[in-house]
Amino acid sequence: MPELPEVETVKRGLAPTFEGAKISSVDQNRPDLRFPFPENFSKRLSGHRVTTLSRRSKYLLADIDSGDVLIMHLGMSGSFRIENDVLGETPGEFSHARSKNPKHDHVVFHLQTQENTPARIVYNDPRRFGFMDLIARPKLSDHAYFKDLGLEPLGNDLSGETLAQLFAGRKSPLKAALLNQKLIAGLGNIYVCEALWRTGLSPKRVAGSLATGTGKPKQKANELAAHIRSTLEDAIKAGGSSLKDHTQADGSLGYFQHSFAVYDREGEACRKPECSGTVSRLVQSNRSTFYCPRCQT
DNA sequence: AGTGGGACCTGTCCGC
DNA sequence: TGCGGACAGGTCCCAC
Repeated sequence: MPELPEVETVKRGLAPTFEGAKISSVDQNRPDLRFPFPENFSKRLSGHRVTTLSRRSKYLLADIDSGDVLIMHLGMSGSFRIENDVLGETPGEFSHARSKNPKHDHVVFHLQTQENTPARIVYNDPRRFGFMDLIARPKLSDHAYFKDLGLEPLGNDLSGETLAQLFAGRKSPLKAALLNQKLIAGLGNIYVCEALWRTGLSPKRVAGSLATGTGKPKQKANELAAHIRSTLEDAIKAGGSSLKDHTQADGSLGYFQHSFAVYDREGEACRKPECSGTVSRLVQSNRSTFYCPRCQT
């Protein structure tokens, strides 16, 4: 599920329950996900309060009043769901948004919310490419997860100018450059395809070609920056994309996948009104790229 | 240094 | 219906 818009959607979904809540206990149902859990994971969280929930790139961060930051990454298949006392149900019975696959419920945070009601936040991840970690707040930006991360595509740093600088001299295909988290942090396979289509740029084009001169390439860099932003913002507005059975924290579905112009549309008509092309699939860096060879050049 | 490819896992879908 | 292979939203690691 999770590229930047999905992680942002998850953050917004969890915040009302998680922020200000006291963690009464944590069930850690296995020793590792992608990486081992940190030492005393449950112990370092239990009895403490979550102050703020935030996002950096595709990482979800929960500041804990102990001074630790709980790092959560969803990998390819991670999702959270909230379980509440549901009105009209047996008191104490948590029945909201039941897991379809309880054997992949790896972590359960038992909470006492700000409103002093019990709730649980459950992390489910069939492929276990996600992970959690605890890092002291002052050490966060120097930590290996974050120190090499590129700019936030929704922040003020993203512009045609900065894109041109980042891509200058790069011989890799534009697709690979945009997926490189050291340059721009948060884009993934879907939204790179979509942003390139919106801009009319071929994923195969050499990244450095956007950096030269002051005329057309520079203008393309400006357009690309704007389209990256609008693609992500549109997806967040739509509640992210729900592929497979992925849902938002409250169990509802995002619907941006209905707005995909190219992703997973191989063989279908290009959606640009004036274009008669057909969406193609190719493999770059071992990942599928979807694009219209006719209008993306 | 920068790049491409494989590896990590499980689930699902498609063709035989 | 069953089975094998391809493929899936991410990122780390290791050869070139």
